[in-house]
Amino acid sequence: MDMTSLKVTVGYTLRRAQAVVFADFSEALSDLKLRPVQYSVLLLVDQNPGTSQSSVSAALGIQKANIVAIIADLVDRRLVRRQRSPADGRSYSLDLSSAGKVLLSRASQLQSAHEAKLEAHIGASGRSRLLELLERLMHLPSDASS
Amino acid sequence: MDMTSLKVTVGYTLRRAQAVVFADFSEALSDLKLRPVQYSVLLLVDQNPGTSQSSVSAALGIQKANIVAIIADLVDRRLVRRQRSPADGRSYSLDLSSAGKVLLSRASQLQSAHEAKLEAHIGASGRSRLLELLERLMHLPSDASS
DNA sequence: TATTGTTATACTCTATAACTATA
DNA sequence: TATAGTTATAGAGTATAACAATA
Repeated sequence: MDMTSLKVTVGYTLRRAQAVVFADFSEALSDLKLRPVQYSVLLLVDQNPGTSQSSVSAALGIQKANIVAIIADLVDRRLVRRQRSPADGRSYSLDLSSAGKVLLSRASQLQSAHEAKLEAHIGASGRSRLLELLERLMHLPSDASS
Repeated sequence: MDMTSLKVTVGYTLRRAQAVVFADFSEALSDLKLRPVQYSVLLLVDQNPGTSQSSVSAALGIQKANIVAIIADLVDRRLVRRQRSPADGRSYSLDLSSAGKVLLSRASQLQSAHEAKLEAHIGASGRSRLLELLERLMHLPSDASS
């Protein structure tokens, strides 16, 4: 099967590579019963204690309606604590529980190992350049402004 | 919101960049009522006339069960022709119709413009290096073999 | 026995609209 | 009026199991 014309497109190659890396990271986290998105929520809450669900969803580019079940699950598992904000009665204040911090610590070790595996595969300079190029693509001008 | 630790990970940055590029390409194709996966099927069938659904699904990394509706829709729209293979009564032989070739031609122009936009944003050498790095990531050793 | 195409099914991810309570 | 969180819902994308027809 001739795939030459697809393989020279950034969009297609990006999609396939993302799927491989995502699957590899998902597998790495599977023992902790954590999906990548749950890991990213724990990380954000840990580094931004007292943040709100809206802030987390905006930062991750997830609709606020879709973050509800994700955070509710983490709260059910006693990894995230959710308290009504004293300053603003509409929003919650999010923090990690002790168990949440322990689990995040273990997940972060797995993430580091995953990252090291990627770096071993494409080289330190390759990884560095890749991050730079992907970061630029993230800020691609939208169709309206181009 | 502090995002520094997420932004230095290949997995997260790859995921966000892929979403941006995918949305941009989807938007570019929207006038033709084509999704990216439909474009890739048309392209593969055009460059591999007489190929089968199984070959297309394997090449694109899509389960054979999930390619059925995709191809059925393209056949319904008279873009793809599907005939029983004389050599193997189990499989179909796929080809583009004249309308399919015309639509693919228009889609390819949009794809080229999309690709040019990406290249303008990250540079020709950046695009070239990006493709090389993503291609390597696609062949990341699986967990079992590493 | 194995493969092609198919149906059924389920789970995840994503997007929108509408609601409540608070501001 | 606007925002935070919620519910309901629908559309994609993806995965597995099981089947008929054919090899």
